[in-house]
Amino acid sequence: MNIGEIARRAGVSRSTVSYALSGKRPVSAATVQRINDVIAELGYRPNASARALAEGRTRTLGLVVPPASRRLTDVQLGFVGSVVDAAAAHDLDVLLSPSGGDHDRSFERIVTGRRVDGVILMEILLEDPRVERLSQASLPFVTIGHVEHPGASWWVDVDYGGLITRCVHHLADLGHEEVVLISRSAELVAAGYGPALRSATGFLEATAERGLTARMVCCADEAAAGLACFEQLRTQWPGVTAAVTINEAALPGVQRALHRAGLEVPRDFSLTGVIAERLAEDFHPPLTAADVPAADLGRLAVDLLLAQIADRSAEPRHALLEPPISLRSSTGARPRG
Amino acid sequence: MNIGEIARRAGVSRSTVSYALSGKRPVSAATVQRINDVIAELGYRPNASARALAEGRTRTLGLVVPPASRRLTDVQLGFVGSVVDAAAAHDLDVLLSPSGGDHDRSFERIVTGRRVDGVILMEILLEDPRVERLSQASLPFVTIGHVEHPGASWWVDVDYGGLITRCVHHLADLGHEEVVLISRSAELVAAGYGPALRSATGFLEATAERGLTARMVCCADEAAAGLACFEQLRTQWPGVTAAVTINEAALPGVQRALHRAGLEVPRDFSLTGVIAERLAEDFHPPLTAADVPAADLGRLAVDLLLAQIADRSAEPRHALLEPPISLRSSTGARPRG
DNA sequence: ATTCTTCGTCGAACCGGTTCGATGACCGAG
DNA sequence: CTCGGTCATCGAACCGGTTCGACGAAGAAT
Repeated sequence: MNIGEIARRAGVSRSTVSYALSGKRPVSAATVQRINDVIAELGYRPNASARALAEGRTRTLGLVVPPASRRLTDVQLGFVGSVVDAAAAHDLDVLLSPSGGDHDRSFERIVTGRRVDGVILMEILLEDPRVERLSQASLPFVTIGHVEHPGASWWVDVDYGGLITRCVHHLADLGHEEVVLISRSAELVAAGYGPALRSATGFLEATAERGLTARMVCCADEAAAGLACFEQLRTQWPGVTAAVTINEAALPGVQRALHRAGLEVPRDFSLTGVIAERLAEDFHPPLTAADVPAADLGRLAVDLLLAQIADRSAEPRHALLEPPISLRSSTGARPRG
Repeated sequence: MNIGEIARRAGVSRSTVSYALSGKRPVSAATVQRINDVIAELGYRPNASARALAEGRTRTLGLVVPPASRRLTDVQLGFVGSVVDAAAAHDLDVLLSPSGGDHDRSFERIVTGRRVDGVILMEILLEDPRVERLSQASLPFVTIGHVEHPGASWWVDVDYGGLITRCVHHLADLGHEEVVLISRSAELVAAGYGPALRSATGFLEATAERGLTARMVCCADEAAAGLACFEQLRTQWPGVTAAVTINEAALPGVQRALHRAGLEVPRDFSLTGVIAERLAEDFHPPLTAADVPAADLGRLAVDLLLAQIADRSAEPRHALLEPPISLRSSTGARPRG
C-alpha cells in the first residue's frame, strides 16, 4: 500500500513511480501504463503526511473561526462555506481552528506546527494579537476583516462604514429625522471589533452630514437581547422612526418587539442595515439592506492566500467590497405624527 | 527550527530531545531543563507532518459536511461546532471535507490519503455509499445519523420517529383531528434521507393509532418554499389545524404564510416539530418542539470515535437520543368551527 | 567506428520526527 | 576488586514519500 510496494509489483524503482505520478520527469508510456494498472488494482494513494514532509507543503489551509460557544452568524457561516468550497476547487483541504481566547492551543498548533500552508483569519479585531503572531511566524495569511493599521498584510473586507453611510442617506431621503444604530454586543465593541466601530463612525458622520438625530445601542447577539433592546430604545427615544443594524442575530427579537408594539414595517417604522442576504429575505417584510457578499469574500480570501503562498515576497494585496443596497420592502417614508 | 537544531544547541542527541518532550523514557532533570530552555528560546514546535509520518497517526479528525452550496441548517451548524470543540478539548484538529456528490475528490483524499485518524460523517442517507467506502478502507468512523442496516458501524442519532410520534400525541391530546407533516425537500427524501423517512413513518403510525387524518408535504429548505408550501396545503386541505415539521429552513416562510392568512398561533393553528433550540426560541411565538441536542450529539460522536481509534477491534457502539419535548407556546386546543 | 546526445531509469540522500537496541557511567552487593 | 543492575544517553533504523545526480542503452552526428 506504499510507493515501494507499487514499485516492486510494477518492476521499477520507487523514484520512477513517483515521477510517473507527478510527471516531473518523462517516463515511458509503457511503464506509466504498467504503474497505473498496479495502482488501480491496489487502490493506492500517496500518504499525505509523507508527501507533506518531503515537499515542505501540506496542501492544507487553516481557517480560524470563532469558538462554537459563540454561535456563528449567518454571514460567518457564509465565509466558512465559501472558503471550504474555494479550497476544494484547488484540491486543498481546510483545517478548522476555533480561536478567540488568546492562549489557545489549537491556534498555536496551526501556527507553529507547519500543519498548513496558509491561514485565513476571520472575525478579527482592530488590534488583533493573532495577526501579530502570524506575521512573526512568517506564515502566509489573509484576514477577512482588517486591523486598524494593516501595514503589510493581506486582507479582504466589506466597507461597513460606507454601507452604513448609504443606509443613513437612504433613510434621510425618506424623511426620517431620528434614527438608531443597533450594533453588536458591548463586549465585542469594547474588544475593538472592526465592523462595529467602523459602522458607528460611518453612522455618526452620515447623520451629522444630513442633520439627523443619531442614537446608538449595543445589543447582544441573541433574539432575546434584540427584543429587550428594541423595547428599551423605543421608550428612551420615542422619536426614533428608523433603525440601521449590523446585528443579524438580534433580528428575530426586533421583529417580535415591533409586532408586540403594534408597529408595522415600513408603515410605522423603517428597518435596514448590513445583513446576510438569506436573513434579509426571510424577514417579514423582506429587508432593504446591504447584503454581505460572504461567498465572494471567502473565495477572494482563498485566491489572495494562494497568490501569497505562490510568491511569498509579493506585494501585499487587499480588497474592500462595497455591495449595493438591495431595495426590498422594509423602508418607507417617515410616519406623520 | 527542527529537532536536530534543538539537540545540537542543547548538546544532546535528537532522540534525547524526543524523549524529553514525550516523556516516554526517563531523562535527567538537568537535561530536560536545558532542552526546555533552548526550546523556549527558539519557539520550537515539532513538525506535524514528520510526527504523523513517524507515529502513524495524524492527531486530526475528518468531518464530512454537506457542500456549502446546500446551506447548513442550524442543527448541522450545531454539530460542526460541537465536534470542533470536543476535538479541540482532546488537542485534535478537525479537517473539513465537503461531500455529498459521490465522486468527489475531497472525500477520497481524506479516506485514502491517511490524512486523518478517523472520520465523522453527517447528513447520511439510509443507503450511503460513503459508509461503505469508509468500511472497506478500514478507517475508523462514526456517523451522526444512521444507515438503514447499521450492522457493525458506530453511530449516534436522534430518534426522529419517536419524537414525531410524541409531537403527534401531543396534538391529538389537544383535540386536533387533521394534521400535516412538513418534511424536507423531495430530493432529499428521494435520496433516502433517514430523518425524513423515519419521521414520516413515525407520523403515519402515530396518526393511525390516534385516528387522525394525516397529511404530508415535502418542502425545499428555504423560506420561500415554506411560504408556498403552507399556502398550498391550506387550500388543499382546509381542515388541517396543526403542523409538525422537521424543516427548520422553511420556518420563516411558514411564519409569513400564517401571518398573511391572518392565522394566530396557537389560537388558530398549532405548530410543533423537531427544531434547533435557538430557532424554536426565536420563533414568534416560541415553538413547542423537540430540541435536537446537537451539542450532545457532536461531543458523543467524538467520544465514540476516539474509543474506536483507541481500540480498533472494539465492539461497535451507538447512541439513540430522545430529547424531551419543550413545551413553549405554539400549540393549543383545536380551534372550533 | 567513435563520440555526443537524448531518453528512461535507478540508487541514494533527504524531509523531521519516533523508537529500539546498545553502551557507558555509576552504584551497591558480594 | 569484581560483578550485576540501574539510569541516562546515543546511534541507527524507520515512517513514505520527493528529488538530485548518475548511468546505461539507443540513436544521431562526425
